[in-house]
Amino acid sequence: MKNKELLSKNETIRVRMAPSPTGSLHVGTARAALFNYLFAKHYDGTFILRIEDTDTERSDEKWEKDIIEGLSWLQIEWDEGPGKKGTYGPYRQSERIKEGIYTKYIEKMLEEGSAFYCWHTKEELQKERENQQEKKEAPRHLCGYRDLHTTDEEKIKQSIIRFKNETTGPVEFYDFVRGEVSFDGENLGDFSIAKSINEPLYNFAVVVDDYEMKVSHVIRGEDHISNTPRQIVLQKALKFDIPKFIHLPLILGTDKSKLSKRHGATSVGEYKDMGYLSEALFNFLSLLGWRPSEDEKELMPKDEIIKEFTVERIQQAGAVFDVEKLSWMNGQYIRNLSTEELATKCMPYFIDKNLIEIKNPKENISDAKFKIPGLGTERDFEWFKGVVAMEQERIKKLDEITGVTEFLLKDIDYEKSLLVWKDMSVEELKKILSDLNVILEEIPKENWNKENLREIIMPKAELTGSRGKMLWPLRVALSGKKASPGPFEIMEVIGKEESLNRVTQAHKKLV
RNA sequence: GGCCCCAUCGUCUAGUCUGGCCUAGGACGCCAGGUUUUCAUCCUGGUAACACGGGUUCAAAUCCCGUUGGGGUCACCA
Repeated sequence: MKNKELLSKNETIRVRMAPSPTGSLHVGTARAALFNYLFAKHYDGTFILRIEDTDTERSDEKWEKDIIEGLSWLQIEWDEGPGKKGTYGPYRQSERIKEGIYTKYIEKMLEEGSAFYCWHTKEELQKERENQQEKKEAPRHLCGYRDLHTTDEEKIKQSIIRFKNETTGPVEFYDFVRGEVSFDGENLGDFSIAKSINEPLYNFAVVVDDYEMKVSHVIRGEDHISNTPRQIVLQKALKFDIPKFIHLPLILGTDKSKLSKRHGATSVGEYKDMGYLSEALFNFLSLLGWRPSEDEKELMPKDEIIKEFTVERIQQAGAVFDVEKLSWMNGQYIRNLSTEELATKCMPYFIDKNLIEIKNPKENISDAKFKIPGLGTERDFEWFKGVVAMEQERIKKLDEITGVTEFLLKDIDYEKSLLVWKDMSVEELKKILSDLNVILEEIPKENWNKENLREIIMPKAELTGSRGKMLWPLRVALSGKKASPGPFEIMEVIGKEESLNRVTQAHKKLV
């Protein structure tokens, strides 16, 4: 009897994410991990991370490392798994193989006759499938060796182990986002479960591990839905409890197909490098295929998402990964950061671009001194905070910070026509710039901050009749750009000497 | 092709289970206006959707059937 209760009485909630380390952490994988995590945290359950590296050819430790780092960065924390104490043996399938966990069950099935050796060649299998395609039948292997149970060592060596599928009629299960799902059991064929007695394959390893680890709910991407009947049939053969299933809608690219490389960045690491904040990605991913009860609420911290999370509000249709919206959300998170945090997070981008050099790297970041290669000056972290604060409202990704502040740290160049505000004459412009030179010169260094500068310059600007007449050329002289932060902020950051220098340069351009 | 899943603005979605409050709401994007020396932020307004066809009903985005469309999956990968 299928159980339609999401939570049975006294049930211990145990969920798991089981990535295979064959590539960097995909956002789809991260989203599945996230939903498992949210489910576990919401119901006070246990979230397990299990590494499915049975495919030794394709698995690599570096990918496992990438996956673990990515999940940690996103603050999706597991309770059991790599780096944590486990109560049910190791959490890496390669290690579980060594412990003979799967072998035990494979032998049992072989003995009972629910599994058998099949030595059909790949060519033979291929041919069988082609024939079935032609006859418009379900492609599957119906093995003629299923009752032979050979003991011939030579044959066994060339064989794989298959499940002897004797299911007739439908295999049904209740999916908590899709409802009743039914597959024709006969169409499953005699599917493979292990390459040899010590080499389990995916569907079999999953079933054994989920059982041994007492997994209560299987939450995974919809692309696994067709594996579900195979796993159920195995669970029945092994007399295991059948977990509850929750299949998540897929994350799609802009063309509505499963998100993949050709759509652009797909790995968590790439988004991290581009300067997306983990909190923003976490928030964004949670909203891909899920919604809180108050639809209006989109910007939500982790705790609130956990509190709000319920599986009945998971979508059924796939969700397009909209980078535009992620960027907007990231901008919101950037604006909520303290300048100190933002500056710290931005630092690596400046160093990568050689815009700053830390002179005393061993010191705490807030005590650090920087050298600015472009200007040859030395500054400290307080000053760096000023640089970053200036652009905090303007950037959506951390990596934009370097491009947008480069003019502060390097010599600038621009067309002199840019200095002209509306239809003012060159003579007027020259006058204003030399006036500015005098005004700035008179401001003592110790009073050189944006508040004071504003207080002194604004009244003078008003006197020109239209303050843009003074403020625009000043700003262009300082930034060399038609769009930039305001002149007072810029002057504070680059200092009196450089400010005067830039105003003088502007004046020279006009002669 | 077999099997399975899905279907509200360009995108994420609310509303669907428990038909009427929906002349379909919000957010991103886009457009316009305001604020500002510029850009950004911010504020205001606008743009835009129930795939189609049949039923059922006094009443359907909501229930039923069909069609179309999209997607996933069919390994000695996971």
